[in-house]
Amino acid sequence: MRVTSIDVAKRAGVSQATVSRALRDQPGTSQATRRRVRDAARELGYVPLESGRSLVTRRSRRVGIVVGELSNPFYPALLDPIVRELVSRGYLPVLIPDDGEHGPPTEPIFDGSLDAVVLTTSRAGTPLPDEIERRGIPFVMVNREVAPHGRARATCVPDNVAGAAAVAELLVDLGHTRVGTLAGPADTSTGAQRLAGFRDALARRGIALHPDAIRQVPFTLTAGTETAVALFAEHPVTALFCANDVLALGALDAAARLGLRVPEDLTVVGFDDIPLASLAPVGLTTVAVDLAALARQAIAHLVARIDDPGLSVREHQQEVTLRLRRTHAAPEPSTGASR
Amino acid sequence: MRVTSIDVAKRAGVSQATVSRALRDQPGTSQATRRRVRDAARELGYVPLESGRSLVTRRSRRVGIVVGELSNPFYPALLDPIVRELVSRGYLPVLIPDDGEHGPPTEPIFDGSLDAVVLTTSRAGTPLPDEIERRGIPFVMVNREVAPHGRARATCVPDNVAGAAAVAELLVDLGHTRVGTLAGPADTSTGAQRLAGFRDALARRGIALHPDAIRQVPFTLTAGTETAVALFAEHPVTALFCANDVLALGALDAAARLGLRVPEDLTVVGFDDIPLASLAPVGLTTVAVDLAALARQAIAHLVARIDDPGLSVREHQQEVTLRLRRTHAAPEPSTGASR
DNA sequence: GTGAAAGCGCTAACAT
DNA sequence: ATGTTAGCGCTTTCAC
Repeated sequence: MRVTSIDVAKRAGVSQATVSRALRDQPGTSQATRRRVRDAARELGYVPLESGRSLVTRRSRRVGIVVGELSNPFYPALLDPIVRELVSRGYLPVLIPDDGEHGPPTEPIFDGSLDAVVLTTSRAGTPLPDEIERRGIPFVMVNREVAPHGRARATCVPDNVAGAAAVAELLVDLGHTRVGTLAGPADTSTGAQRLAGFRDALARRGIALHPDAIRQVPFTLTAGTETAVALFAEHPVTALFCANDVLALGALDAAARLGLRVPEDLTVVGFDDIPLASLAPVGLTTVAVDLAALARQAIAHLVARIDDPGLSVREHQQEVTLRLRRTHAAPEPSTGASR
Repeated sequence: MRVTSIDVAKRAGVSQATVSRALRDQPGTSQATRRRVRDAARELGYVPLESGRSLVTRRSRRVGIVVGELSNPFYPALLDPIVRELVSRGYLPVLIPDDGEHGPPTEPIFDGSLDAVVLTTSRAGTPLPDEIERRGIPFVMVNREVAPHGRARATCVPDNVAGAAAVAELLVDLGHTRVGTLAGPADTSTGAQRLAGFRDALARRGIALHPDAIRQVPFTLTAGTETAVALFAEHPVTALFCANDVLALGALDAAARLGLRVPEDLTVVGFDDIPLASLAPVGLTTVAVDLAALARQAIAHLVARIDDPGLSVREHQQEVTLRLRRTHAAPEPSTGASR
């Protein structure tokens, strides 16, 4: 059977309450008792039962992370720094997978087993943040945000508009005029903002983004591949801005299949700079988002709000930088039709 | 304040115990009451407190997964199917990160908050499996095992020896004689078995693996790159067997830096077939391990043992298959020195 | 500085 | 079919 604090109390010759106090180094326990209790606990291999403790303290030192499918390489890239930050602060990460269809299960979020929640998969119109807030559970949205119609929300997101605009500048500077984009879903802030930032910056430089060259698709590898294949067939371009690296990887895959050379025949630019993007055989030109910094900001704020629920929420926007690698070039004279 | 079953009871006009029974569809509750209770619970947004339930049932429907750093692409590849299997069976995955230095924290494993544990980072000599077993917590080792000196252990591992032998056969058949290996750490079953299987199979074909051509290093990208660079400088080979895909990716990176063409100048073969290996620009020849099947076997067995602790443990060995892609070739006459 | 007792919210055993 | 009661293991008053 399980070792309880009563067992430890018997062995140390003290009361059960003293065991509880001594093991938590509460003031009001003598050095001597503390040692006797510690020894007894160690000898018995005592570990306090989490449910017992949590029932009375209303704390679990566990934080839920709502994430998309881990087979999508973006999520491990985002999850890794979040997990590091949580663990370094003494919190245990609980995965709440969101398959993207029905949204995440809500029971584990509301059953009191989590001190806070990190949301990374939010889509416009989701009722989840409101409900989490109503129940008084601290949360933060990382990478994706949902437009707060009214009050502010704790968010940590990259500067999507600036990043996309930088890509537009790059493409125009290189001389591309026939450009397209694999945009993300319209109901994600990353998808919407990166498309808007790209289109607006192009327009400022006098380049129009043809409707046929805009494909709003899920942030998946297969969507990237298939959509790129279709785009090349229906509306050829010399440069393709992909709203994230996963889509860009798919586009690279499509280009390879179709015998298009990158960057000679096609320029591909991504967004995020996940570790995969910098692999030698990939060398993707992309907008680098410091996901570690994003996670640090988010978790620091989240933990602060666990400790002080009255703390005002903060909206952090992370600077991004264009990372030039090997998938961009000027259009070839024969291919790049200009005016 | 939090909504409790007492609040629901008041609203439904029944006792608190009836609420508990009705919401769990226990036999011995009338249809009518069940509906009234459900309605009241829904109206109040009632979700049972996990710690209260867990304290009495001794079940949490949470399973811990001890994993290595998520920045190492092998772990997301393994974690993804494990998480899928757990979630589809109604369990929530709790991440217990093992940085590889001090081993994972043990308190969250022993504090009664997990119904079972999945171990993926085990090293020879670790006391963890013994201690988990002593405490009566169901567990299974996936991918890595530790030699059970005595009783059997629940394990799900690939056939490392057969896989490594298949690579040896391939290299010999291609005509390679100067071969090397980036082996994994000696205290991991994957590292030790893949090296042994490779060396023995080579020996059977009359090829000796030179001690200088064996490098036992951590399963990381940087170790792969750096060790490959060193190996090429000190003891050039025409074919390199890497004990996993991550090391192989590192080797590919090193080859690219040194201007070695793959596969013309160098054959590189990996192990695992993580998703990255099949990316178009990578095309790694490797030993495919069906990690989804591995996870399915492991979690099915684990869940069966949660439900029936008396169940005898099973040791599953997963068949592997050689996946030929584009990083292997016969040695070039000039380079491949034979007899 | 320490013990006794209450109580967190739930399930389960026992009545009826 | 439902109410009453006990109790899971812990933290936290409240005495002393």
